[in-house]
Amino acid sequence: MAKRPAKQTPQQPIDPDRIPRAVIKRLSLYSRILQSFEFQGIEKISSAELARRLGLNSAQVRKDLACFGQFGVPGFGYHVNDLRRQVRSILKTDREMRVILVGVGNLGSALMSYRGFLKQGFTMLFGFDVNPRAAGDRARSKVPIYDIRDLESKISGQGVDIAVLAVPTDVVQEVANRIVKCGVNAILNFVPMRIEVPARVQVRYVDLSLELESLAYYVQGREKEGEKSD
Amino acid sequence: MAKRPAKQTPQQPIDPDRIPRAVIKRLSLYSRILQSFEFQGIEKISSAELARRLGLNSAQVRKDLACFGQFGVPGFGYHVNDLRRQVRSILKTDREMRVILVGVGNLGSALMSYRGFLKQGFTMLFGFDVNPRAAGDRARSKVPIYDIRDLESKISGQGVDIAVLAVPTDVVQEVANRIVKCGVNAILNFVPMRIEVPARVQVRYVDLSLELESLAYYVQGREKEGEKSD
DNA sequence: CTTACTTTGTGAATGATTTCACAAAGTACC
DNA sequence: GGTACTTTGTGAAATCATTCACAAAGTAAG
Repeated sequence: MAKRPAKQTPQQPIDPDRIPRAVIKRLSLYSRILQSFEFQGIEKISSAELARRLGLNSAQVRKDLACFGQFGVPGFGYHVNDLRRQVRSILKTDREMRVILVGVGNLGSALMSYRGFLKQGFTMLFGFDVNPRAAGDRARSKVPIYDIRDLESKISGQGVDIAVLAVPTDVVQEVANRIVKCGVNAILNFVPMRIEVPARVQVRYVDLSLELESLAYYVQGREKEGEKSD
Repeated sequence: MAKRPAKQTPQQPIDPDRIPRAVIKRLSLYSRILQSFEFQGIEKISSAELARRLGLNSAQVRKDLACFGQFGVPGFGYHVNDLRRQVRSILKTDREMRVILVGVGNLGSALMSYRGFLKQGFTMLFGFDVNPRAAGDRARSKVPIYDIRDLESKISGQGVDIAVLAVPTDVVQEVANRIVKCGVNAILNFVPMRIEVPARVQVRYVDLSLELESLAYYVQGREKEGEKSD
């Protein structure tokens, strides 16, 4: 049973810039769930089940996938292996993504050693720090850590796809400038400060304390039922 | 100069559940910028400038703030000190938020020692780990780390507002269950897995690798202008 | 005190995203 | 092979968020 679906419009010629940012994020989520399903030996999955697991609407799941082609089989659902392969191909995590980390302090070293940050398909080439020796001690990792002064020389010709920034706030713009000058066109910024870059460079932010602070707002609302007007 | 603004409808009676999630997140951003302005001794700020610094639209800034009252002065802008105080009061970061951390592995210990995670107004009471001794070595921190078996007894009566989860994926639901049972109504989950909790409990997710994976999608689009159709 | 200027606060317009709902397509079983 | 059932893919509708644009309100300076 479970014949491979005959019909699959692979890689429809859709402008990548037309796809909403949010769709791409959810694709990463799908990829993750599919991986765990594959690991568990589950072979088929419906949009409804996928949606349930992620707290989404099933139509949304179908629409997201429909942006890139027809991967499903009506009356059946999606073949887990197949869909996963497709999603990884879309996200380009089926080829090697070459990553560097700048700033190997508390946060940076955690990112380096935390399995779960670098997924399959991503390779950390090396780290940079103003104090590579101390940084090397922190990061329990085989990834070499160089002096940040050698940034340009070390990464030239290495085909770096993405730079992860975890440096102090006051130097993040300067570090970003240097990285951009080296031809890196994607930056993942863990530093809670907006950086200015040329339009061709993609920047994403991860703000560790933002959600915490937001949560505080909702906490107070709950902690007492009746609000008294001061 | 710079008289304190006479008019300020403080804490308009707006249902906290009516405020969009995104507004609250931006409020945290405003709070952060305002803090740095205050530090620099800057006393006035316009919605336009605030927007520029955060890559937003000035009308959006004004609308966000307008959800909670009238804090601005037409023809002048906002008083930095004043606005900051207001925003912190809205977010309730002007009082102590009591936080615990469950899971003091690579990520958890980084969160503990990373200045920049716990902002002003948040206090880390203690951490929990299956191996508190090893965890204590990792976390260079004065925060006590207890055995996770003692979770219930240690946090009872401590008035814990928020629990931060950084445990392995396969135990996160169980840990969440225990935490909820202890009466904690807000969870910040760093574990990339959706947890089921009662409706009264607020859960927020921080996914460290999601943005990285999304970035990959955009990287490939840039790296070669002409796409060849296989 | 009056005038010219700036910037807020906000209804209306636009744009984006999510959900609904259903025809079309494929499955599964007899 | 045929029939009943399931689930996809997708326009249309609904919801949510952002931006525009301007009257109202306050500042600043003579």
